[in-house]
Amino acid sequence: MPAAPPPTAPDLPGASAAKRQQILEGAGRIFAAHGYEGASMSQIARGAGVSKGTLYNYFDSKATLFAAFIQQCACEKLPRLFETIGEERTPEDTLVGIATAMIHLTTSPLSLMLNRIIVSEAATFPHLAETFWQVGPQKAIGILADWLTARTREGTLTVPDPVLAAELFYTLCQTRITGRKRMQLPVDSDPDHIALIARAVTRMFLNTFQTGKGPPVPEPHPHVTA
Amino acid sequence: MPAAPPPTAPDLPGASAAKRQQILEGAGRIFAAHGYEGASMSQIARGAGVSKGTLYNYFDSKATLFAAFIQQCACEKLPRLFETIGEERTPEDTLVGIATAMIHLTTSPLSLMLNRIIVSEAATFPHLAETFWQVGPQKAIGILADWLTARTREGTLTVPDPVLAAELFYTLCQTRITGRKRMQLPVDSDPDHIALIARAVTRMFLNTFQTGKGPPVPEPHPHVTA
Amino acid sequence: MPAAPPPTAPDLPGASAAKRQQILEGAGRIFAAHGYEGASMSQIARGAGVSKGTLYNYFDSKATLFAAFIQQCACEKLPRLFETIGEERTPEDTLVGIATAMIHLTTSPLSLMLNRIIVSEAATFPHLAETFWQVGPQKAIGILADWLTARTREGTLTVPDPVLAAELFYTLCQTRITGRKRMQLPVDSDPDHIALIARAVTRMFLNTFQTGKGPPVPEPHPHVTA
Amino acid sequence: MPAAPPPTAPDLPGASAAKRQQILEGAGRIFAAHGYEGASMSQIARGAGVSKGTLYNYFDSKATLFAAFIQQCACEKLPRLFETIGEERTPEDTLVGIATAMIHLTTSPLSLMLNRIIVSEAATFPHLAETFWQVGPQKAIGILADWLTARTREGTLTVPDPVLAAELFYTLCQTRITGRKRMQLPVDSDPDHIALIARAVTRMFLNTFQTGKGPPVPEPHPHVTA
DNA sequence: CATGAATGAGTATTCATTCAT
DNA sequence: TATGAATGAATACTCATTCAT
Repeated sequence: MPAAPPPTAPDLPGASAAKRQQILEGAGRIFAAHGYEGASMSQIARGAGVSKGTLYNYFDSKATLFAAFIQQCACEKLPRLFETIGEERTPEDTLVGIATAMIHLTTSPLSLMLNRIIVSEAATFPHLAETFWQVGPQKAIGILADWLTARTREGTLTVPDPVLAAELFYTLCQTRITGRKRMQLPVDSDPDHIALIARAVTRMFLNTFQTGKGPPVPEPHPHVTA
Repeated sequence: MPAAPPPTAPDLPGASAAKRQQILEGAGRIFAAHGYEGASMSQIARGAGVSKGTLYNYFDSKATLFAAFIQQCACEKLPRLFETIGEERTPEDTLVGIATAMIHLTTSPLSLMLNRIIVSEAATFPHLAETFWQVGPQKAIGILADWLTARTREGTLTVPDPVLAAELFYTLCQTRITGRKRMQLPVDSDPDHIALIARAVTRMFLNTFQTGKGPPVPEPHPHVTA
Repeated sequence: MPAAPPPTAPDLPGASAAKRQQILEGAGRIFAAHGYEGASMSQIARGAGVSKGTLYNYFDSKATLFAAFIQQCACEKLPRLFETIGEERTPEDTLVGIATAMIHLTTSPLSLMLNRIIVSEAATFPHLAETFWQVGPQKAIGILADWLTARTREGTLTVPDPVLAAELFYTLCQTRITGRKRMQLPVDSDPDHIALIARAVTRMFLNTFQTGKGPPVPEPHPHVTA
Repeated sequence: MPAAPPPTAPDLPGASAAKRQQILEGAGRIFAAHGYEGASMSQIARGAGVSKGTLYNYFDSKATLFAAFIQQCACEKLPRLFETIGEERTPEDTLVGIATAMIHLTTSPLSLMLNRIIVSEAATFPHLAETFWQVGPQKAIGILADWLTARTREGTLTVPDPVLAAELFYTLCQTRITGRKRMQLPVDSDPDHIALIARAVTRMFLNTFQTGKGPPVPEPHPHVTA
């Protein structure tokens, strides 16, 4: 029968994990606001409500802390955003829903921040970009490609290369709104405008991949660029 | 009859302009490699082969030097890249050419570096993003929109909102290769792959905007994602 | 009956207050020797036996450190010098005592240093001059004016404007010795010379303000200026 | 018959002396405004309308230039201020006139600036204080002492130690106004207030040194200190 | 395990001085 | 002689990291 651990030596991970999480959340706020270089460990310690020494008890260095933060964002927060993709009646309705969700996702503060940090720190932290891509875009593309494969099998759509098609759709969703938000340029991002883009994207996609479709329909009310 | 001044002799001190350029090029290398925050004025001085004092004789501050570097990149180097967009026999050939050029452009080291720096420093230097957008993507989109308008007038294409269409085309060109390069992820960027993307993009575009087109043609040889 | 807390243990971290004082003393030596602009934070750190970082843990900036140093000098060290002004038998003895103390005070290294720094930095730190004046000359003048008012009430002296009279007396005490020491000019400052000035000042003062005094007495042994 | 000097080699000192003067005047403005440490050679060059190189053709270093500026101020500008001391009908009128002139002098911007700079730089430039003292206060005291000696000889005044008496008078003139202006403290310096101080100073002086004078007269309208 | 004082190499920037033109 | 571009050491201040408590 093993001896109980001495009460002064908490090798049980409960308190430890909680504090680690507390630090990660504080660090996240600071990294999101100031980027990697712009965030100081003092700020982070203050923001997380711990001392600087404690920071170093949980993470070897600023880089380690940063990597852990990105990992956690990518692995825990991003995936939740994909759970909402459901099944609608028609492929068109489904794709419009996916496009709308994708635009909302890629223009969310969290996604914009992750994109910014990963783009700027990719050279310093190559592993982060890899991770982010796999749990973010790659996963979205995979889900969509699977759906396209299923539609192709049932004859609703005709998609010879579902992965490329999914990538085209994913990229198309960044038209205008996401692209400009990433550079912090002013752009109209209200639901109507997002819906307009989502419909345009879907139409373009279906005009290529819908089985036996007729002539393409022009968009009903053109929207002037800001 | 007085001799004309030699065209290569500027009326401002020649050494001054040359040294300014020398500094800008040195600074460019460092900024490109380390970003704005990560580059130090000492590094830049060493990289440009001048003293720190000289740096400040030519540029008031690090921010000024950085802005001058981005301005020069955006205003002098980027525009040259658009001069190659010529006119081919058919709209399809023209669009494939444009897509190919766009992919080459957006995956060039200069564009990737500018994109990275502007995405990461947009909050600190909002003006730079504006400038870059105007002389880069905005200009490309404008040229393409004008071309689409002309094709619509002559009846070759049917494009009700040429600006949105141009934006969709511009975004589509970032599929797979540009998107991954921006995160420094490994991706096949040889001419064959670029051509494949260019054709896929063009097909998708024409399936929507070509007047009286028949059924869309599926892509001939699928390409597996890395 | 609970034991009193040890008088040497302040409730704020002991090391903190001690180190703060250690820094202030080191800074004082450097500021006194080189003035505000002439003192560098590196010098001060070395002189105080701490690192530059520690300096900034205790004081936000050089200006803050400087202000704290002047404040401490003015508020803690200067006032002690006024406690010695006691009451002698006759007004003449009292005034000679005050004049002697005043000369000693204004020619003390601390006073000379404060005067020098405040005169040179008055434009940069207006608040310091105000503080110094209030806790130094202003206070001395006030005490003397009160004393003159009391003597006037009891009929010993006749001083219609005690504040102006006190200012005249205060200024007179700077004759020869203080005035020259402020410019670091060589001057005899041994007790005999100080006593000579104190008597001359007192005589001049009483010849104006003593009630019903007789003819003024010339000074007994003239002193040649250096 | 000597050959004319080549026009390109101006070894005649005319232009040289003029430029030297031009530099000194420009330097004076900057030194007066910013002090020794606060003035930069670039500022001075700009202010004097010459290049930095030229500065060093005329003065070995910043310290040399500074010393030359103080010398010139002390030797050329200060003495002019003493020429105004004339002879009035009575000793009282003369002394009031001298006191008034002295207060105006010591509160003039030039005097205040010189005093400030010399007090703050006395340790660095001991020679300057010596020079300034000799051509300024020392000279004034000497002139006054001579006048007091003459009055003593003719029996108008009784001044056993004219130099000490002159120093007392000189110091007295710094009461209130000069003392506070030196610390840039707010003080009423309009002519009425200066006249009040001049009369108080003179009365105090004559009460001690006037031959066979009667009881001292109190000041007519007391002035409340600011 | 938590703390935060201490560190010192690092940052952007200034400036007296030199020197080729 | 006059210039001003170039220099590099110095300045105030920051910050990731360590370590005694």
